[in-house]
Amino acid sequence: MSKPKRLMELMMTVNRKKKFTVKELASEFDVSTRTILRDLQELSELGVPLYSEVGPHGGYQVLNERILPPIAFTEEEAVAIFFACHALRHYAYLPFETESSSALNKFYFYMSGDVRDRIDEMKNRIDFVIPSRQAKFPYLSILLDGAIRQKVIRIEYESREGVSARLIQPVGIYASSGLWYCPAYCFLREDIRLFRCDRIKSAAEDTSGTHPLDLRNLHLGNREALLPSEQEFTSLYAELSEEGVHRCEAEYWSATKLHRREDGTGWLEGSMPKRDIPFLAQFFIGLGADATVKYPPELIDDIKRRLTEMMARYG
Amino acid sequence: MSKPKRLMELMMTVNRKKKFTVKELASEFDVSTRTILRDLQELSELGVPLYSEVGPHGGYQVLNERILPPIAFTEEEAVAIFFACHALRHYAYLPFETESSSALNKFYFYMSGDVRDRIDEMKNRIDFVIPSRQAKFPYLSILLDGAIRQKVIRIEYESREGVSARLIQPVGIYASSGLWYCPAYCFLREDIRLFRCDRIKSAAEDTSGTHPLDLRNLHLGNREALLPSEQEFTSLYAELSEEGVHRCEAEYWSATKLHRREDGTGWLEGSMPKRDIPFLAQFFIGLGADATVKYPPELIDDIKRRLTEMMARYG
DNA sequence: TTTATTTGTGACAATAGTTGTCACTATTAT
DNA sequence: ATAATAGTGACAACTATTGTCACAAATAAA
Repeated sequence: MSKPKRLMELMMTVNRKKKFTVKELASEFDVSTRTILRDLQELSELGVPLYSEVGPHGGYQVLNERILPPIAFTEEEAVAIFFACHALRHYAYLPFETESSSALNKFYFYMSGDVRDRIDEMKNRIDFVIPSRQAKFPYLSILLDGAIRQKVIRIEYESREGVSARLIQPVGIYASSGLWYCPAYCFLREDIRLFRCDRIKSAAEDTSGTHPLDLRNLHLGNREALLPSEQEFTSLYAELSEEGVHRCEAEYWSATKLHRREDGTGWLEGSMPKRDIPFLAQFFIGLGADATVKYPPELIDDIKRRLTEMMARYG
Repeated sequence: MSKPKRLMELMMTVNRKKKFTVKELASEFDVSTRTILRDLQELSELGVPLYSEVGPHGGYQVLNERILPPIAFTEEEAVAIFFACHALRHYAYLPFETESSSALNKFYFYMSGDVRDRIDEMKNRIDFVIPSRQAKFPYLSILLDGAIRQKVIRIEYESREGVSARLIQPVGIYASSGLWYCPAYCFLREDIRLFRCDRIKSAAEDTSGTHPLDLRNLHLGNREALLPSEQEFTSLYAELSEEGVHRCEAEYWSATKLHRREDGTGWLEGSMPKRDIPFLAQFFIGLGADATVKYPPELIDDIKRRLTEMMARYG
């Protein structure tokens, strides 16, 4: 085995093992321990964060900031990655912002000038529009870490009734229309609740000793399971024009209740929590002539009440 | 200079030059031509697409699929890139889809198992919600290429009046709320128009000889310049509640007209094209009690007309 | 057709880099 | 005190690389 190849594989091996000895690696690679010592010295000089301990039960460890073996990407691949990261630039407070930026700097350094020019030109030609928000989301990393490692987080949450302290265990975080949301198990309500991340005023790992639940089978993908469970439901049916179909397509809650006809029109049909009727009334009013609610009657009544109120307001 | 270092720099040099000779490189790197020949052979074996021509004015060229020198990323950088690409997975038809995917496969190959596990777990814990669209956008690459290289594109566009052929010169493409849009100079209307990409039924480079305009100073960033220029305007003023402010924040057209007060409420004020009054009427109806339009009178009249129609529809 | 310019190949002596062995040191837990 | 670990320097043996040389092949231009 050539030296360059051996160094590459050694890098992958040390990244994989938590702890290892020089003797063990020498045996595995069929070289002398002296050679392994030299190789590890060379990896160290290349920036691999190796740490050694002398004595029985000693050996080497890799500190947490591990480095991948060098990878040769095509320029097209680098451009693709550039634009993926570019697409997310509107999101402040992203958990990986620093790392993203340093990765792109590395690519930029190794690219020839004409590809750089091309990227700079493309920055002006393709964009992903995210609504610009004044809201701030400084605790995304903590929430994400809590979700991954099944941790209890103490937050201060601002709702209509004011700021209250809560213990939550996050399921995950997601961004929609420029805002971040965190579905989490709320120990106060003893149920899954959806938190808006800009309304979280502080967040820190809980130190009171509350035991986390096992939420491993609960994640962002099974979203129906995230809905609050104990509440009254009602049946909804609304006719939609073609434009109404398009607009309901874009709504998080309505996508699963949307049915289409061949001519492009469609209808919404399904169970909704009764407590959502105010939201639904305003939503269908916003759809105007593109939607007509057939039932439930409570919803139609609320729509009429709001229309009357608006008629009065505009004289 | 050590051989590995020389190979790295040689890779960057060949990527930069369009065409070069062995003699030129030997002089530049202060080695013999025989060594350069060997080095080029070795780069070739590493996958660098070199092409040579014998004879006067001969030499080497790199074919277009250039490869970057191997780059050593930290694992955190790789994770960040993974999630940038992950964020875009909802967008079908993206111009760089294949390249993105192959780049991620390279990362995945070199990562140790525990980081892979971590990424797989994170996939369930962080998400970027893009409205799911039934629409199709098969011509994004052509439009983007047209924008970058200032080309005229022949399209078939489906509007309310039916499908019509158009010659356009794209300014760029952008995604908003799951749909793609292409602002372009329209040779038929002799003005900048905004095209929805799912309504483009075909697109190909124009072969009729129409000369492209010089649109280099026009790009997605100076969006006000993209608005149609010859039309009637009217003054808009509307009071907003705190919630109304939040909802106008998310709107592409209203962000520049939004003013805030310290208590969180605000108002919209500014010039709007008269032809947008139907859209505005429905928009403010959708805001319900969170907005009150003060002027223009035509807008208030349209709002009242729509409210009356809806009252009649719901009995 | 000839000439000059380019890439290209193989061989080999000289040079540079790498490896394993050896002898020894230092640290640390048991 | 002992055993197990990392660590260092030196040197002969071995391997890889380099430059020189002689020659071959292809090609455009005069």
